This record gives sequence, structure tokens and C-alpha cells, in this order.
Amino acid sequence: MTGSRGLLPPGGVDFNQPCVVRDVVDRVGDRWSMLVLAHLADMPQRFNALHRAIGDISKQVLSRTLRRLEEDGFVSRTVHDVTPPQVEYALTEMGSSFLEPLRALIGWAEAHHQAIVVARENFGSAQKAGATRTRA
Amino acid sequence: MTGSRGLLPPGGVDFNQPCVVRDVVDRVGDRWSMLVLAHLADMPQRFNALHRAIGDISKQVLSRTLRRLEEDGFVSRTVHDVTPPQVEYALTEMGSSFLEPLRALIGWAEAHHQAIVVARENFGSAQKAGATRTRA
DNA sequence: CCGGATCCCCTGGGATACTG
DNA sequence: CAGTATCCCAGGGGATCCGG
Repeated sequence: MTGSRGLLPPGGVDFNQPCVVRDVVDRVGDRWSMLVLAHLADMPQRFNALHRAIGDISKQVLSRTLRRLEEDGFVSRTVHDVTPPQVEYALTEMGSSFLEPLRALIGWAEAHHQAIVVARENFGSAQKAGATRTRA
Repeated sequence: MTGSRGLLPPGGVDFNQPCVVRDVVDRVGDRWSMLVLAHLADMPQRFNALHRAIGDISKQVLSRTLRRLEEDGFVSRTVHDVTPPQVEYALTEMGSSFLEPLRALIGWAEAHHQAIVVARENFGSAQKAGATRTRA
């Protein structure tokens, strides 16, 4: 018994209107945010350290991502006034608390990744077979 | 103590390479997928029912969203062969299991939504003040 | 009723080059 | 070192019209 009906509280989560969830997903659901948060979970890190750790992200985009995460209070940015400059990024208390649902998501993803791959293959085959998918 | 260091398993989640999580987030992290899943959590529904329930989504996009969710095995599509045609969408077992991490995310979002709003305001003020943000 | 086809726009993401 | 400035492109999202 994995499922659980009644996700939305009776009366309906305010999922549409100001849409709290979308507000969050819009920020954190992009290509890099979660990855950055996951890296910062290990320890606070400097800009180039993050850049190297992540690898295939441009400085431009990393900068934008960090900026948005800072703006929304997920990470803090601290400038150490030395030469050469050092800027340290760290999770805030809030950013840290986000690791919990994030871990849930990661767990689910790892558990079902294979199933998704299979589903895609099946779907592809069904398409080629000319079926209109499931019929009743 | 909300946080919890060590999100990534020692050795590092295979978060970058084939990136399981991104694979999932890329599908479910778009503008509508989670919303659709949440609506289907209540009960299986037909196309136009979903369309009306969600409101400000175009049929085109709803169609694409459902197609992708079906392709990845989150929802099932059943054609009832009557006139006029009826097509019923429902969560699969896997789609149902996704409600769990989704609920975690919703919970977090509702709990911290206000904090995010505040953070944005503070950030805005700090910017106008001309500060280079946090300094040490 | 359930979409597919088409067209448009806008944003996110990337490459490259340049500064304090 | 830690970014910003520019330019570009692909894809997501929307509007509208048409077909089975």
C-alpha cells in the first residue's frame, strides 16, 4: 500500500490561487538549485569550489542560481574582505530545513528511477505498435 | 535543529552523472505536473474535468503534461469507447507513490512560504540600501 | 469530447569575454 | 577570486484554429 488518496486537504490545498507550492517549485525546480543545495549541505563553500564541484555549470548560471537562492533565504552569502576576495555560501536555517523534503524526493527518485525508464520504453513500443494506448 | 549535514551519501549521490534526481525533476518540476498529480490524487478524472478543475491551463498544455506523465508511468490513460469519447486519467501505482514526497514538499512549502516572502523583502531592502549583502 | 497542428513569445540556460 | 555584460538558442507555455 504505497498510495494515499486525499492528498489535498478537504476543501483543497490553496494549490492554485497564490499557489504556495508553485512558488517554491518555480525557484527550486530549475536545473541547478537542488544540486547546489545538496552540495552546500556537506559544508559551506566558496564560489569557485562550487563551480568545480558541480562541473558542467557556467559561472554565469551558478551566479544567478546562488543569487536567487540567497534572495529567497535558502543560502547566505558572506564576503570575507581579504585579497584575493573570498565569498562563502552556506545554507541558512531554512535552506537546511529544505533538505528534508529534498531527501524524500531523492529517495523516491532513486527507488523509482528504473521503473520510469521501463515505463518510457514500454510507451515507446506501444506507440510503434500503433495502439491508441490503453483502451476499455 | 532542523538541518542535517551529510545529505549526500559518503561518496556522493550519483546526483551529477546520469543524475536520477534531475531526471525526475525535469519531468515533474514543470509548471503543471505536480498540480495535475495532486488533482488526480483525489480521484481519476476525465480530460475536461481536469481542465476545468485546474482552470488557467490551456488544453494544449494539459495534453502535453498528461502525455509526459503517462509516458513516464505516473498516470494511466483509458479510452472508453463511447460517443462522445471519454478518456479517463488516473494515477498509477507509481504515480500514487509519488504523492508521498510530494506531500513532504507541500508541507514544507506551506510551513516556510511566509519566511520566503519575508526573505525576499529583506533582500530587496538590503539591495536598495546599497549594501554588498552580508560582509565579514 | 478529446485532443493535434500551428504560431508566437518569453525565460532559462549556455558560451564567451571582460572587470574589481 | 568572484563575479558581470552580451549574445544566442532551445524549449516551455499560451492562444487559436481545426479534426476525429
